Amino acid sequence: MRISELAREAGTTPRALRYYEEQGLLRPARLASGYRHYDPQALRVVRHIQLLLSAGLNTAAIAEILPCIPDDATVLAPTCPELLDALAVERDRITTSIDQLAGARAVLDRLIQAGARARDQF
Amino acid sequence: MRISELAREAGTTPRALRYYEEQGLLRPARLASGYRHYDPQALRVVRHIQLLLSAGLNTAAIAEILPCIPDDATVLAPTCPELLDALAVERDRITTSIDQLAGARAVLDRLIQAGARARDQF
DNA sequence: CTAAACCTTTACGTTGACGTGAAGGTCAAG
DNA sequence: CTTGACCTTCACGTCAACGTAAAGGTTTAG
Repeated sequence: MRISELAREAGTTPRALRYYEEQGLLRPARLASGYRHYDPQALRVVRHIQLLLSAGLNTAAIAEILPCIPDDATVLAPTCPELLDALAVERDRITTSIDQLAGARAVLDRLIQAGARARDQF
Repeated sequence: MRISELAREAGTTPRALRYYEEQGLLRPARLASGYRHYDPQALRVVRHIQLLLSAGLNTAAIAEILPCIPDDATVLAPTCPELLDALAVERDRITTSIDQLAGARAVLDRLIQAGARARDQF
């Protein structure tokens, strides 16, 4: 598949896919014309990239982690045990983020509750 | 208290506090010298700002919400019921973020589990 | 054969929350 | 009365993940 089709299926843009490639996250083949050619696996990879980006990982961290994620649900790549610490660091960072978000949501919830009470009272 | 002391207690920098003021989030008094003077309440306000920023709210959204947060645990400011919808939008956005983070953490956890198994096996 | 709709690289622009000087006024200790 | 540690207001720099435009080659439908 070509870049626009992959972008459409992944809900993103060609620009983003080229950027991921520039950061070493994707390695599409090239046609004789110079056009990028993506195999179907690429969609899963892009979804993983999006998920990890949304979790606050930067492209450098994703570049380390990505090769450890199995395409076919078999096993980890052999070099990945060495990354266990880095993975744990990122996981803990995510947990901290979740806790902060939960705290902020609690603040908003209290405001919403108070607002609803004030509204119902009049 | 002056700006550096407040910054220290809040774990931030004078620059950030000036930035918050520039965005309308803080209104410190001024001494005759021109120095900013913060009352003790300001620390609570700054902590709320930090919490909401860490939740992904921008300063414009915080500027709307902040006057609704009571300093002394009494009640909401009178204009705040009008903001109920905006508050709900932000809360839902936070919930979405939490879900995404949880998804990414699940991916990392699976990798960590697999890595640990691979390590224990050899 | 041509026009629309793709694709390529190059390169500058955007956004938000600050960091980082620069140039100068203020304050407390010795 | 001076030195060092504060403070002030500009004002430009940073960073990441793209957006956007320019200038040009490729493919496909009619």
